[in-house]
Amino acid sequence: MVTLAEVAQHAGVSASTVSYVLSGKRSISANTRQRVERSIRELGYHPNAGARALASSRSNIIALMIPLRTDMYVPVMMEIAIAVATAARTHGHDVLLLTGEEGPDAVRRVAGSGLADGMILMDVELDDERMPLLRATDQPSVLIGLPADTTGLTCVDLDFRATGALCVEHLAKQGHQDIAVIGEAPAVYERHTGFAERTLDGLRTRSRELGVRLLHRPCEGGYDAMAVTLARILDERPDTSGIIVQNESAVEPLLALLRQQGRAVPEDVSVVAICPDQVATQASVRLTSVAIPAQEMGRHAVEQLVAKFEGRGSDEVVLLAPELTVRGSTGPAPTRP
Amino acid sequence: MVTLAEVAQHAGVSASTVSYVLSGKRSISANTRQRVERSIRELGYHPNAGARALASSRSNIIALMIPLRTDMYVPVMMEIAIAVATAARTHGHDVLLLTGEEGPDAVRRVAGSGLADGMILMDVELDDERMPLLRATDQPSVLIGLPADTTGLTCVDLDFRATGALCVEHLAKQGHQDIAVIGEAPAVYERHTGFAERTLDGLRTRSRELGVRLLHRPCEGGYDAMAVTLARILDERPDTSGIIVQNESAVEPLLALLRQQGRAVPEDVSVVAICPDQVATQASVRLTSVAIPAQEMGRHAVEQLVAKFEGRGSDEVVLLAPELTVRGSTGPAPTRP
DNA sequence: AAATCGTATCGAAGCGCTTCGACAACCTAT
DNA sequence: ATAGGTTGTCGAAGCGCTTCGATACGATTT
Repeated sequence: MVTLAEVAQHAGVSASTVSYVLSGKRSISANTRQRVERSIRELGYHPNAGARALASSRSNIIALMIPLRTDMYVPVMMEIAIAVATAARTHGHDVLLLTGEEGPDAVRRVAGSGLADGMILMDVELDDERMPLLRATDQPSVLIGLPADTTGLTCVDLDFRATGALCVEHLAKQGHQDIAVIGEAPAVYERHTGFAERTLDGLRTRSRELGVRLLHRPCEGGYDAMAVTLARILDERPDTSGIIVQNESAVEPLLALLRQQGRAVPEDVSVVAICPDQVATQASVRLTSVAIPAQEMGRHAVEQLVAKFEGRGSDEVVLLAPELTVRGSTGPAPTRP
Repeated sequence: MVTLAEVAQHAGVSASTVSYVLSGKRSISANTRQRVERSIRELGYHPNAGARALASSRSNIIALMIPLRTDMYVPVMMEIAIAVATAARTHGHDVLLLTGEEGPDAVRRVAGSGLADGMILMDVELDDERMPLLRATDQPSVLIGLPADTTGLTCVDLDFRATGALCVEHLAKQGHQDIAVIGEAPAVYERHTGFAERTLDGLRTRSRELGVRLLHRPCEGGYDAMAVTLARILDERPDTSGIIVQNESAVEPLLALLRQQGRAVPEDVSVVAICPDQVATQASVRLTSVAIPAQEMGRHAVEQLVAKFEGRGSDEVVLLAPELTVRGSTGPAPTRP
């Protein structure tokens, strides 16, 4: 393994000079710089990560804590993770993958060991046990998702409240008066996951303002659960003409069931989904949807964190504005006979 | 930040003693050990990762290289990634997430900098440009997936050849004579991804042995592409009574189309899927399927790698045996009129 | 001509840990 | 009682890098 000292010797300069060429923290004559750079190339030198971390107390690593659960929104998480990794690289950082399994201990471990310079947490719950720790340590961090109390924290998320409102507006504008919301699995609401509750809040508030009726039902994924949920909804509100789905694994079953029951989309029923674009475009009907801007969230989180490393950056909550893309699954409400 | 030296002082011993308590590499009296452990707890000491890596030249980090593409098998990748992270922790390692973006450079960077003790590569292509590098460096590595030439490499994968054979057998045993295979997107085959080709090989070989007719068609995901593909298949081989799908995003469209055309599953057509269990059980028909053992693959890869760290472990190819789970989507072939 | 300054380089200290050899202190076998 | 083994602990060297003065030297100003 090639060391700094070897490069220095090869280039006929001192070790510190090589270090300064690498970091650019002091001016180096063009001549020397070129000699050093040539030696680095010829010897195939790579700085030793451990030594660098020790001497500079900066590891150039960002820890990313993803949930252990693989029951929900997996492609979105993956997309965020990849966006984080990609963005981190452009800032000269690598990404350490932590699963939620360790819970708060992981925060302690990473902060304590100097393994990472900062961390990004996904799947934040409203009352998350990691928050007190995060506030206590001086380890910079950014959350993807929103806890109940955001004081002293930096967060990035889709504005789910606005998302809910946007969906209702879109349907109401087309004359729909009875709207059903098919949500995530009951467990998600029981866990008080922030995004689910905030969406619901947005949906309810806006529908109240617009004077449309709203019925919300959680739903496990899959065909069978969907059949039961849909039957109950149509039983309670036979005039339902608009459906908003916020549950990836309920989308296709819903469409299949509607088709089976002879309800045409969008002629008889309009459907709006809150889901990744991929799901919306690959469904059996191209769905009008609000996408989860995974890429943007990941990139944003990294940039906030890097800003903190450099002393700029502040504790703020960034809510990304939702965008509704109209595709083929929504249209005017049918006129009642 | 608490250091080893501070712990030593607090416990009234030397720094090296604390180190030996931590590593267990020399015997320590029960008395001293307890005093030290108590100090560690009271001071909230965490060893500094950089210093440790520098002194021991072991970072306790495993690099995991995942593909950048998010167009295929995302949940499986995620599951593997999580399994790797979890397994790594049980062996005292953390996981560094590398995207395929950097390609071979990432291998050089990680090996050169001592950032990780070894690496696990996913999404290996048959003729992968990273392989020569991997063979050249002394950085231990394990592949998830199989390149064309496996000499000098350690690989873990599902036995896709056996998987193909198993699917054909299952259908043939029930009397199906005309079997169609709906595969991955054409791009996957053009890229010469190992698993796709090996599956196909297993399918073809076994169907020849059993004397059944086999028709293979690649297929983009989604409803529209599936409609075209299915129409072509039924046009060419109207007697097709068994279908094998190896394409997650084609599963649900296929079922929807069959239903729409009045072909009952499994009465008229039997369907076998090669996909994660989650997809098979959540589909509108519970699918007979061969699962991708993501957890097991991840765990296995980590264990092979850790074995290499410790000097045991060898270059071998581990092919996990496929298991076919019979659910509701397969039955006897219909008797021809 | 001396004083001042900026630029380019070097030497040395030190980051927090592991590990090796040394050395007491004690226990056994002669 | 002495040689030889254990067992438990310590001190010091060093891992490869960053970074802080210090220094040397040419360019500028007084």
